[in-house]
Amino acid sequence: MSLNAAVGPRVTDRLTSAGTRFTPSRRRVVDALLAAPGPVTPAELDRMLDGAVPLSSLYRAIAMLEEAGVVTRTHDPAGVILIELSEWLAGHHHHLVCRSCGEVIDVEIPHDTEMGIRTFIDQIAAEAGYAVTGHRIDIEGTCRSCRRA
Amino acid sequence: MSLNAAVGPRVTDRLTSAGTRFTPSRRRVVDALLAAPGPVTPAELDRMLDGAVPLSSLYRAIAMLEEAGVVTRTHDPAGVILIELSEWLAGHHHHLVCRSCGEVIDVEIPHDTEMGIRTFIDQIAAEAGYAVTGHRIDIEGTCRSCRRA
DNA sequence: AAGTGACATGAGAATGGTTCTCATTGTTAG
DNA sequence: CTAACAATGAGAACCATTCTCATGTCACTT
Repeated sequence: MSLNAAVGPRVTDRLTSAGTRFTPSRRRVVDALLAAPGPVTPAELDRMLDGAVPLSSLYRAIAMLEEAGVVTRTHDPAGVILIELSEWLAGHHHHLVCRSCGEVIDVEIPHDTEMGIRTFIDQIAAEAGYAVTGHRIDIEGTCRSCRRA
Repeated sequence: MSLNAAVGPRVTDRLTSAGTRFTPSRRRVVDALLAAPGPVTPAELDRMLDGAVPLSSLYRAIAMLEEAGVVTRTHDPAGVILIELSEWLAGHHHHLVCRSCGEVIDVEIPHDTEMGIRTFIDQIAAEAGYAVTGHRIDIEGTCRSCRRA
């Protein structure tokens, strides 16, 4: 998959308001993330980009994109850094995580279920004095191929 | 809080079936985790234990306890390792995470809501060919004191 | 009670992913 | 065109975590 035409300008806007620009390296990173079925590690990004972006630049591109709100950093259960496009680009979704091989894929939840979840989340957070900014749901399990093995 | 009387024997059993034993260092780690209001980092554990367990031993104790299923390793949004007691000891719960200071506290969800969540989780996982082993819900927000600041 | 073997510990070295430094290159604005 | 500034790339630095190995401790046998 190549860089979706609708995404470019929106990312550019974000970076512009962050006082920076959408350079080739950053474009490559966003492009790779669009092509991925879920969050990826920096090492995987490096592989996907076939070393086109040196590690130091890759990490910096990730940091810049994160600061601009274009990508988000999460972690798999084993602690590996995972990068993915932010919700406003990738849509709200959750993760299915394989405990065995570490694979992470995006999944969506029915809208009404999502609404129900938000209701109790807001309640619980309010009780604790938290202002909610988001939520994550990770479904942990064993993927098809790991179950076979 | 000191080591709950009911916990000791159960942990001992677990470690025994893992072919190892509940040594003083490991006891200290479990004790500290019981005293914490949520998951803690190895560094925090070290502080809580006031250096009583050298870092290398601390990490090893954590690894052993994890292997025996006594503790679980997760991560805060910034990627820091967080250790907590496993569900069979701490009960099923979820996390309220402060995006600003990194604080993580345990929260419980109404039983019927939890049931509803499991239903769709099982569905989604089945579609993807995953065998579900658990799930995590992190509510992200800003805690009371960080909001003031 | 002493011996024995296996497991646990502690100090420090090694590792490796991530971040930092700095000289260089590229880009934008006047 | 050129001055100012941002981005890049190579490698060094950093630091949390893991590994190594010599030593200490425990449980079990006789």
